[in-house]
Amino acid sequence: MIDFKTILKEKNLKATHQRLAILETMNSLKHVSIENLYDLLLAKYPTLSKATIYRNVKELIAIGLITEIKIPEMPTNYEITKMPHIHLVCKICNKIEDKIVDTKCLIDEATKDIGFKTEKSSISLVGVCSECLNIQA
Amino acid sequence: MIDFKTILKEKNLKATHQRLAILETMNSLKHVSIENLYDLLLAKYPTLSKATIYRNVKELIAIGLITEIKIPEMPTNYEITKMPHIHLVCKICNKIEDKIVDTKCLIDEATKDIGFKTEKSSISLVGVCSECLNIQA
DNA sequence: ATCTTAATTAATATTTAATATCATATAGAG
DNA sequence: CTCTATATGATATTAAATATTAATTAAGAT
Repeated sequence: MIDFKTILKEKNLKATHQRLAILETMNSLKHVSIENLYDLLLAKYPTLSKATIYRNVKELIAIGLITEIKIPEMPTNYEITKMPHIHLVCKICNKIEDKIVDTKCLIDEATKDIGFKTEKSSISLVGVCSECLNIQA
Repeated sequence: MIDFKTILKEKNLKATHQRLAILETMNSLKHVSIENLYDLLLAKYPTLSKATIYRNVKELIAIGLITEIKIPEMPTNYEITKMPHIHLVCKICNKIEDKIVDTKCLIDEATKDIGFKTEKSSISLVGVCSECLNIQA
């Protein structure tokens, strides 16, 4: 249970119902698109405006509380920023799974000779998850 | 010098000037956005329609000739599909550099216990390139 | 070289995604 | 409870992407 109220306060952002709902939903579903969020939250807040979602998602990215996930040929998803991890994406069921992996070795190899200073990495593996492999077999 | 004419023929796509120009431009610039492409090609083909670019980029992705590059907080770029590689992205000058790196180790570690079958990976490292590091220093 | 035709283009319309504006509402400090 | 700066909802606007269609063109056949 992350205390989003306190985090928002530290960043001088008001803890509005809409803002908290966006964060709670994202936290429980792990990965959501703008459309996902809107559809889900509209049930709870019938007057919710899509502009509010866009506006807040942008602000929350700016303060680093949420992170954009961009994967080729998929809509942009968002997640609560947490320990660095990579994404395993199933091209059949579109499920996205988090995986914590040591990336130091790869980053060192990629940047050793060229003086590039890596600040963050964005890694996704696209393929077929175990469930979909079983169904196909 | 890639023979795009022959490749298109094999895929039963006509080698139009516009299509070849998109491919040649992408091949020489390495990474381009739709806007880049449009601005550059408009000089050569004053009647070129942006719809033609969108249409062709989509088709050429579908046949695997070009690849979409999605990086957080940057416009989508495209490149000619070639040997698998990762992208080093400078957040100061926005330059994208290709780097061939062995990803097998990372992929094995990420998928060893869970039966995920990786088909392709999308890896980008965001940071500061050597040129921009020197300027800042 | 010319003819033929299926594919492709340019231009436009339409749809969808994202941002901006502004009057009203509300969180939260006092 | 009151006050005010911030945030929301509604709408307008802008930008990105796709669909439609008449006119054009690539490329195989003659």
